[in-house]
Amino acid sequence: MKTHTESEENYIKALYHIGGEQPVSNGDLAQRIGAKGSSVTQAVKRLGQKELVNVVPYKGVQLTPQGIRLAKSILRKHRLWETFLVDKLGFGWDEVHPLAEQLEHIQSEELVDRLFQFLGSPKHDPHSDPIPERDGQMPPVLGQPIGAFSSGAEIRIVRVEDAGTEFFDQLETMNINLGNTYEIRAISAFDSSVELGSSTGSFWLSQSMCANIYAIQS
Amino acid sequence: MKTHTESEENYIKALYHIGGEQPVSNGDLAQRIGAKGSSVTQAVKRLGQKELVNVVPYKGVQLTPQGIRLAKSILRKHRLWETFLVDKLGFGWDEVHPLAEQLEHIQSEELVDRLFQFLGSPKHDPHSDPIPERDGQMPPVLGQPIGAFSSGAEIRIVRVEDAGTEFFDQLETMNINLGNTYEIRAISAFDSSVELGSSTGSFWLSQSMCANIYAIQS
DNA sequence: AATAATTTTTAGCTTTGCCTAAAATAAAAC
DNA sequence: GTTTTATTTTAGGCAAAGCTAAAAATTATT
Repeated sequence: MKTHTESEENYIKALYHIGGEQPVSNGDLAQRIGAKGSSVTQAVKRLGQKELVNVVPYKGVQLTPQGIRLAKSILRKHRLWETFLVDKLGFGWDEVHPLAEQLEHIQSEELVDRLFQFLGSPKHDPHSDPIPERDGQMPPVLGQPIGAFSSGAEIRIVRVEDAGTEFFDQLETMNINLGNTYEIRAISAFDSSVELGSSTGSFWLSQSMCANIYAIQS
Repeated sequence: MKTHTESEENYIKALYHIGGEQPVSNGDLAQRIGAKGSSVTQAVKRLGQKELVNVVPYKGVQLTPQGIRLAKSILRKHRLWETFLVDKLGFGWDEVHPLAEQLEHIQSEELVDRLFQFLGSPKHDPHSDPIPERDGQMPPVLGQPIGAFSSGAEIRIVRVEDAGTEFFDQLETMNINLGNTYEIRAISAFDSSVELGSSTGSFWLSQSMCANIYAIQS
């Protein structure tokens, strides 16, 4: 596997995050990356020349198999480093994302392998998100997005997406943690937000928050 | 402390390595960085604008107090990561340099502090080189360069400079390790190379090898 | 189907950081 | 104290990545 710039890796990561193996629009990608559309057009052209994506002008960009492999290897590194930061260095699981975004670009297969071993061959990171295996296989994912349950269900939070600093800040302000249990009190027909209840009261969660929080029936 | 590019940090590091707090010539810096003189001229001009160095055209470049502080903080990170790689991940002390060169650019005071604690507040890295402290103080350095001993002395290798991959490769081929003991058999009046002897035979070490290998009388 | 609105692309500019070749300066040699 | 040699700087180019503004293509609206 050749070596790539950080910018390239960030595009690949964003592409995988938004669309997985499906095509993604220029606009969506631009928003995710935090750059202007024109910059994205250029960037994906470069990625296209490296065979990491297929570009259909005015239509969208899609990861090639190579691109998918790269995306998973970056994700693997990201989640292993998060595991290291939380398990070994004692960071909180809600503050490691920006650090992992730096560490995920370190190039060394051997480092990743040794880190993996050192951490006890973990299958899930501190948010319970699955850590891709060496060969690209994905361990089973836990839970379903909160929006998928029906009113009245008793649920326990088992996983959160690694959806960036702002998301984690929001979780913290709302005091939502892995392991917490709630009752689904109501689901808005208007905007799909959800009312969660516990012994200490109840509150509403927006649809986009719900989409990143996973739970199981308890 | 503001944030700097990797290239900038590499220049600062090189400057500190070659000249310490003393001025350094364009040519020496170019050689160390592995770039052409013209590129170096530009680069140091940029560093000058950031007050990290003082530049006197045609004369030389010198780190400012700020530059020295930055250099030490990079060195601290480099040596802490090396310690991590060897002590925790089981890498050999002669193979961690290139990895540490990547890791030393990760930006986070807190990460460094936690890593330092996690490693047991080490004062020396796996080569026994001193790890600068948070405030820039340097722990005592062990030993003297091999060239400083006189013929007949019995010495033990206690430290090697982190002088790059090629240097470590050479150490490995020559089978020189921390803890090894030798007798100084001869010192060349011609090129200052040194003949070391042990139970298994004897061999000559070039002046530049000697300058990076430190020993104590034993 | 024609026009309006949105999205994407092209064109041209900026900065970082490297390059080569030519000009300027400093150091060494005669 | 010139002249030659070596070093350093300037000048002009190139690639990666970003930007703005204008043009082109697509999608939506009447």
